[in-house]
Amino acid sequence: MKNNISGCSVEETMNVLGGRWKMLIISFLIEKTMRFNELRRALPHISQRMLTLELRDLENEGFISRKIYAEVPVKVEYSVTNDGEKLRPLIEEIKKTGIWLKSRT
Amino acid sequence: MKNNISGCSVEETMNVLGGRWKMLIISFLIEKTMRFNELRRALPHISQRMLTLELRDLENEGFISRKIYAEVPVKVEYSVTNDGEKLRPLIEEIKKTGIWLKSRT
DNA sequence: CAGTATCCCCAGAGATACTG
DNA sequence: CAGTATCTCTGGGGATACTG
Repeated sequence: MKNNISGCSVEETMNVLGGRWKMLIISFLIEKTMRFNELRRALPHISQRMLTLELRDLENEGFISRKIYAEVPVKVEYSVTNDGEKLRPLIEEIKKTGIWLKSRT
Repeated sequence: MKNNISGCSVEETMNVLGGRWKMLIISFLIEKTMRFNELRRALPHISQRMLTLELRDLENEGFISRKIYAEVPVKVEYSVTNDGEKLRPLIEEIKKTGIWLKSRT
C-alpha cells in the first residue's frame, strides 16, 4: 500500500485492486474456478510473470485461493474466496460501465 | 488505449478509468465543482503535473468540463459532465468496497 | 492561480530460459 | 503444467523552476 494517509475509501480500493489486471482476473474467477493456463488464455495480453505476481497478490489479500493437485503434471486451480465473492457488485458495476463506455460515440 | 483486442468490458473500464487517480478525482468532482488548487488540497499525494495530466485525460474522455473565468488571478473550475455523472453508481460501489476493505482485519 | 517546461530516475513489466 | 530466475528496458511519474 503506497499512500493512504488520507484514509479515503476510493483510494483504498484503488490501492488494493487498482492496476490493469486485478479486477479483470477476479471478473473471470468470480464466474468459475480456473487453472493457470486457462487464465493465460483468457487474458491474452498478460505475461506469465505478471499473471503469477498478480495471482499471488490477490491470494495474499484473501480474495482468491489456490488449490494444488499433486498429480503429474501438476494441476493448480484458482477460485474466489468468500471475501472475493463480496467483490461481485463492484465487478458487475465495472462491467456495466465498460459496456456503456464502448457504446459511446 | 493500450490493449483491448479482447473487447472485454472490464478491460475497457480499466483502460479508460484505471490508474491511481482518475476514479479518485471523479469521486470529488461528482460531489461538487472544484478549483484546481482545491483539488490539489483534496489529493495531497498527487503532483501538480499529474493532476494536470489526469484532468486533461478526463476532459478529453468527456467526463469533466473545465470553465475558465477571465479574472485576475485566473480562476478555473472543474465539474462533471452528463457522462461523468453517469459514473456515479460505479463510484459509489468503489466507495462501499473501500469502506469494507478498511474494515477487514 | 493555474498551469508549462525540463530533467531525471527507478520500479513495473516484457522476453527468455530453465525446472520440480 | 505451473511456475522461477535473470536480465533488460521503457515510460510513468517525481522534483524543481518558470510564466500568462
